[in-house]
Amino acid sequence: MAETMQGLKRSARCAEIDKSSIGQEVTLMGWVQKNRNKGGIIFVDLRDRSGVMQLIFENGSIDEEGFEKAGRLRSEFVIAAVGTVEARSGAVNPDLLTGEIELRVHKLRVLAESETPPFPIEEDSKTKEELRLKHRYLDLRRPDLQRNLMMRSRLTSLVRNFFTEEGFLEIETPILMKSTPEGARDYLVPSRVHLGNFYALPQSPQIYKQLLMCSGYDRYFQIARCFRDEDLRADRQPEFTQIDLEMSFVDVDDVIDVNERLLERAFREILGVGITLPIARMTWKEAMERFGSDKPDLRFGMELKNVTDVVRGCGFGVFQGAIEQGGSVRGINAEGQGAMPRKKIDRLVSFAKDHGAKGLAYAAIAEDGSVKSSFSKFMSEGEMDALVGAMAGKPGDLLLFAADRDKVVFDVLGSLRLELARQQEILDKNDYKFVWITEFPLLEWSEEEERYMAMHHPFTMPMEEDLDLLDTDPGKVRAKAYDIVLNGTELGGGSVRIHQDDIQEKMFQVLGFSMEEAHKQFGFLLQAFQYGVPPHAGLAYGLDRLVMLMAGEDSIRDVIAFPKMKDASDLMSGAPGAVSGQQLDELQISLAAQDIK
RNA sequence: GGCCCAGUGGCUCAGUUGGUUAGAGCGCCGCCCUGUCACGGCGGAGGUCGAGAGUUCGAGUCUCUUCUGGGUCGCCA
Repeated sequence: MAETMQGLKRSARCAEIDKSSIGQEVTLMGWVQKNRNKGGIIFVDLRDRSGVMQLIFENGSIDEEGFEKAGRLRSEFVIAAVGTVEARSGAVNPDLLTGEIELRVHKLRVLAESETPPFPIEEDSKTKEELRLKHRYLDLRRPDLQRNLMMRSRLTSLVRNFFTEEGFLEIETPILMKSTPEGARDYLVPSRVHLGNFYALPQSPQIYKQLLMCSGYDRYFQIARCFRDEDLRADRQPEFTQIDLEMSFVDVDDVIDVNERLLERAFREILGVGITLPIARMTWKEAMERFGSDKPDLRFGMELKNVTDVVRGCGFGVFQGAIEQGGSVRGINAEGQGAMPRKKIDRLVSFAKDHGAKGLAYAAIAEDGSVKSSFSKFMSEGEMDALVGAMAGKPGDLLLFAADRDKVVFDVLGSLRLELARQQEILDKNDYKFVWITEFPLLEWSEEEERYMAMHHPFTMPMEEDLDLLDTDPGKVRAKAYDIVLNGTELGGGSVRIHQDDIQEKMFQVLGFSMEEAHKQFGFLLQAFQYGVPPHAGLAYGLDRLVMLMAGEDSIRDVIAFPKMKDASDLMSGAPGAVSGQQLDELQISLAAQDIK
């Protein structure tokens, strides 16, 4: 029943036609969105990636056979329609881009028929994700996903243009590389030629881009696919895309400058949103103190307050205990939430416990100024007044306190702050608050490994003024590392890299690597650096997250054409799947019996 | 690996303290309709309530197990 398009040529997409084309003959090809058959007149909404055009079939303007064919059109049939653009003689449809015109069809071909789709192809789908992912090719027909992918394409093309204009070179780096055990789990690829050996898929092009700097390509960028074999989240996929860049002969400010100009242009040209430059900067320490997070959402206040000194010496054992063990007591003021029912507060307490707190102390200030608190019996009236005062508590406010090691307190209150904002629905997706977070700690103490770990990676440059601390107090050393944060999401991060032998050596020492081990893992990089390496620095964005925020979506799945689901499998194709015994034999891989299903 | 949420016609959902033949809207199929655009009218088909076991005279509803999908913690240098 399908006809060919022989002799026809698509002349435009549906919504690319406007009133200026009235009277002209055009050929449209696309999918049937809707057939409204009135008996003697048939309206068909034709859809392609640009939008929808109303086709009109009427006896007289099309022959009888064509009219009958139009009556048989069903959802998702693929058709070609040749006709004349007309101003609508009926009511115009103000909701439609093409609402003032329609196409009077005089030739119709059915290029492909369609089964009834398993879910409606429509905007704001209510269909469960499971079904949509299984039929991703249909889901991708929906206008919102099409808009997202078109926006993604516009962004990547803008990124390419921008960096090219700025003198960057786009250079590809290998997908098959050597496994580096530090960091996230690698995806491994067995080698047939080197039996028993494996490639790893890159977690990022980090080492290669540093080598490119060493080789003199002083400005590099790449839109690079990266792989991490870790558990998924709404904003985390096992394969994702980075906008990766590296520059030579630069310092922190140079990297920040070019990148904020990129962001300014992207948000202006794609969203029509203005970003005032320079973007605010905040040190890591300030971000933690004020927001309990290294990726603070600056769209709202509810900042943390350190009340350690206010409660020092009070009778509340929990506060005292935390202080005596070198921790702190901090609080947030959930303004206007003083009337929160006990049940809801209990849920906040258990939320805090999920984030590592042993408990959550609270004090609700009633409208008459009286304080109802989980710990008032341990405090004198004066002590409580001082605490409320320190928190700027007003009648109707709810004060929440955590007492523990700083790390736990920040984590708990930082998460709680976001949770409260979500509950109050005060987060506006169209409000874009950027901030650079700078001066990250170089190292982080790992309890389980009982050694310092690189917070970023082992090639991150310490701040010059902290270099001496590497020997005496490594945990205090700040790094020339920076993250760009938008509305509480880390969009990207980077650093100045170490290009001096002695500093790199010291860094490996602090990390507990012998030079031998370091050479085994990163030997080719260290060796390259023996031959004249320029000072260099770079940054990498999570492209998927960036597009997600620009598109106002809550999951990066909505901006990736063929995403994987929670367990990293592909519901549509069935990947990953078993392979034949022959393939395994070739690689000399044998599977433990219990793994074979 | 832990915790939380969801699963009832093709889709989205309702279904009371366990009680006749499990409902609705949309979609689908048929007929009618010359200005519809969430078209309208009439008629119709379509469900072993994710699966299994248990409690009970009786289970969509209660219990246990399990599967599927989502969120989150761990993890993600």
